[in-house]
Amino acid sequence: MMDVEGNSNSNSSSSTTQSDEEMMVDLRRGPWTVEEDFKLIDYIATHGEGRWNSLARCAGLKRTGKSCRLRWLNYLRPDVRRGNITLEEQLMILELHSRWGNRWSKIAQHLPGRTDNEIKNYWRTRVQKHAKQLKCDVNSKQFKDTMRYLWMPRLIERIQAAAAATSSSTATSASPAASTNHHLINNNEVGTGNLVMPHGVIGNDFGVSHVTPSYTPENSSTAASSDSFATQVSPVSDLTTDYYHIPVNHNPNPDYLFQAGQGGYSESMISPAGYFNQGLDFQAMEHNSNQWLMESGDTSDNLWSPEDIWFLQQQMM
DNA sequence: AACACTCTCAACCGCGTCGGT
DNA sequence: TACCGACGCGGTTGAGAGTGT
Repeated sequence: MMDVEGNSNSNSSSSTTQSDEEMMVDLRRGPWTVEEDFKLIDYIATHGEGRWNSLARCAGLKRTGKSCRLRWLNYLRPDVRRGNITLEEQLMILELHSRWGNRWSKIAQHLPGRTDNEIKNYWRTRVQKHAKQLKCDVNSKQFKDTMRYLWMPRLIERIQAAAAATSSSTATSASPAASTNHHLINNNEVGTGNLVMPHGVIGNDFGVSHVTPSYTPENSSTAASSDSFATQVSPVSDLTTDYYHIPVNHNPNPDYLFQAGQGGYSESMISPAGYFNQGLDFQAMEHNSNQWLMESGDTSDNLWSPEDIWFLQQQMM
């Protein structure tokens, strides 16, 4: 078939080959103009979403229904969140991806305002890049365990550190932000594996809290107080001490191991120390993962934006 | 300043699935 | 039951921005 720009397209076996949208002539492609955006917004405001092909026609847009749908869902929808992926969202993405793989739309359902496209892009540009740096496949057990044992615990540390810093700096103001953050901290049932995740997801449904034994009272040499994560936030170099002594198989928590078919990760629950026997440079991984966390764009300065506060408040309801 | 290279992300593509006829 | 159009998903692309030399 010929595409709208008159270029030959040899792949014509798509199920949409004969659809109206592709029979139309003079269709536009490429970046949307402001006028097109307004047309689409206006039409949806009046008539609602759905029936994208007829919507495109009726709205006077020389676009395919697919294109209109994509533009609306990924960009124009009023509840689309824009801006950097927060630390909490990063943590969610890593964890949910470990469960579901490339089920981007499913993952996006747990990140309000984020689109599957955005999450997919994040994964490809950030996570896969670092898998490449580590010279391992993004789907390999080594990489997944690196995420689980190093990056995700580090993300949690940074989240807690940022929360603690914010709450301590605003302790006297009793602002909503401060109370929200404190609530988050106190709801992290340290040692029980119950981490309060964004969007109301409880940590023991995930693996992340199960592989951070440095947070468990019985394992942590620094966890003097379960409600004071500020005292537990270790400097980067602490990673070496902490993660090389993960007593993976000795966690008393019965939920410690993932159940097959749920997390699907029980087969990967080996100690990082085991990697030394496999010739994996775990210190290099640690270095790279720390670098990644430093590069990831989110600092404690912008961690609790009004958006995030609202977001977290929703989780507490 | 100019060029090369890398990164980001909006948009497109092909395919599978679903629902209506 | 088969067919067809619409929809949604995951993979991929490419333009523009950003950064390094």
